[in-house]
Amino acid sequence: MPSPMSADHHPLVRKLESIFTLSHDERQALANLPMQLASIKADQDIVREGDSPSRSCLLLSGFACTYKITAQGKRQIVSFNLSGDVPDLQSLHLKVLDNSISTISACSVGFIAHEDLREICERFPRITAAFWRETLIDGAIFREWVTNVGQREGVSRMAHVLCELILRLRAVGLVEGHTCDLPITQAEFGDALGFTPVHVNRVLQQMRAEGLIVTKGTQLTVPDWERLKEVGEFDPTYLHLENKQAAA
Amino acid sequence: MPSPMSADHHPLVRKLESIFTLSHDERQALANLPMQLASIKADQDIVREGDSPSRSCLLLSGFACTYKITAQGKRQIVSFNLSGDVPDLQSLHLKVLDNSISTISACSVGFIAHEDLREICERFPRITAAFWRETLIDGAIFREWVTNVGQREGVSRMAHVLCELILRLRAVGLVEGHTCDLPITQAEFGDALGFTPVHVNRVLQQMRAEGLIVTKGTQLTVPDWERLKEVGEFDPTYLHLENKQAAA
DNA sequence: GCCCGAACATAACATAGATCACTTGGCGCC
DNA sequence: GGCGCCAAGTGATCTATGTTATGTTCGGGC
Repeated sequence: MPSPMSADHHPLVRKLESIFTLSHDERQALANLPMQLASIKADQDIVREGDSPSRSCLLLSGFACTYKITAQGKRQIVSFNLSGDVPDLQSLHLKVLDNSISTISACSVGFIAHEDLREICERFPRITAAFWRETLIDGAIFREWVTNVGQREGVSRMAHVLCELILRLRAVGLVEGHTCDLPITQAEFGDALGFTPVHVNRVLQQMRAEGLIVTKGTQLTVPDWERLKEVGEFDPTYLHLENKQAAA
Repeated sequence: MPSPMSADHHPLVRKLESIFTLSHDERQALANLPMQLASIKADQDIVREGDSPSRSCLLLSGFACTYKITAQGKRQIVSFNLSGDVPDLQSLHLKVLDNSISTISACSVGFIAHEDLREICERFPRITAAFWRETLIDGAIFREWVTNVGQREGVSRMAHVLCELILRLRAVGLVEGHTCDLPITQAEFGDALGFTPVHVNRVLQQMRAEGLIVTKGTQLTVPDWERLKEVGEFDPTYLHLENKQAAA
């Protein structure tokens, strides 16, 4: 069933356009990709490490994360997934998944069959390039995370992911002014940063005390973007956003 | 100038065949890619963060690494590059590099023009798929590194990278029996693992004492592969090697 | 309008790993 | 064949972060 959504508001189109320039036909073809829609509650796995899915999952709304569990049972979140992301696009070329994907908040997702993706890539070679570029940017983000976890401490490590989240949210229109909705718990930040929940709490307290962030429920507001960027040593180049002012 | 190397011994062909099945024609086309050869001494940058190269670099022999420098001047190595790797293949679709690449030992490299790569991808769509798959596997390795640096400590963290290095070296024929040449200094391991050189030294001492590794100059030998895998919680799935017994 | 569980907060104590300062060993080079 | 240099090794001390334990807040269901 082709989605009835208009091309310009289709999350996949909007996401790809934040990193690649699409033609009218390409936008149209993407918006007409058949999708099987589903609503998923918070904290449910969408796919699991070891699976060999025959479709990929487009996140339409809500927050999800990509994670791995070590033999010791510890969880590392390696990426947060936002609206427009296709967190398991890799499964198009890698038969077995090496990570799991779980919702963080309630999400609505669209499953797209691999055969339909292969077909659209054949018809539109520039769409192949766009998807390839998306997976390359994911790779760039992972490299930055290795660096963040390996070299930055406490406040600076946290500030860095917050900067990334805000820019990526803004790229898909989910930031209003200086505030956005961020339904990520402190424990989840811990799993993403390699901290304990206790330490995440201490770090956030310090950031609030220093006026770097203001939180109200799940709302995050950043009073001084430049200062947060500086504390997090954040340089947005690695996100490879097409729309340069989005990266300001 | 097409390289005179026979297809079967061409490092790029051998590397791609470790993750993808190539036809005779595809092997031939890859081996005939024009390359500009160069010899580079140890500890020299090949490309730098911020560059926009019009060619990619195939590592023919020697060891290199991909790294980033933080605003604080700390270095994180995010990947070791071995013979057959094209560590900046991403630059084909991402205009500006978000990382630097440096040699670790003396290396010989071949530079391949992006236009030649684009042309071969057009002529052989399966080669596009092979390269895309290679970049996806790089992404999988970065995810594993985030997990390694974020969740494992001391001996286990070190054991994990050693396992990865050994399997990847074996996939391109650089392991003989239980030993291989690993010209990586303790300081470089430190930059890769998020440890200080002092701590790397202590961790290696402990691993020697426990009989996990034996070192003699730059030679590393692993007396008990199964035990090293267990200590490093190493599951080779994420390397997505085509040749399954290589992953044993 | 009360109860319950999840998320958040806080405090005392423990430790892996950082830092600093120094020694040793090997090896190329004049 | 001695000089210099880089990698490796060592020991004392310090600190960011982990661990354990317990208290507090708050939103949603009955």
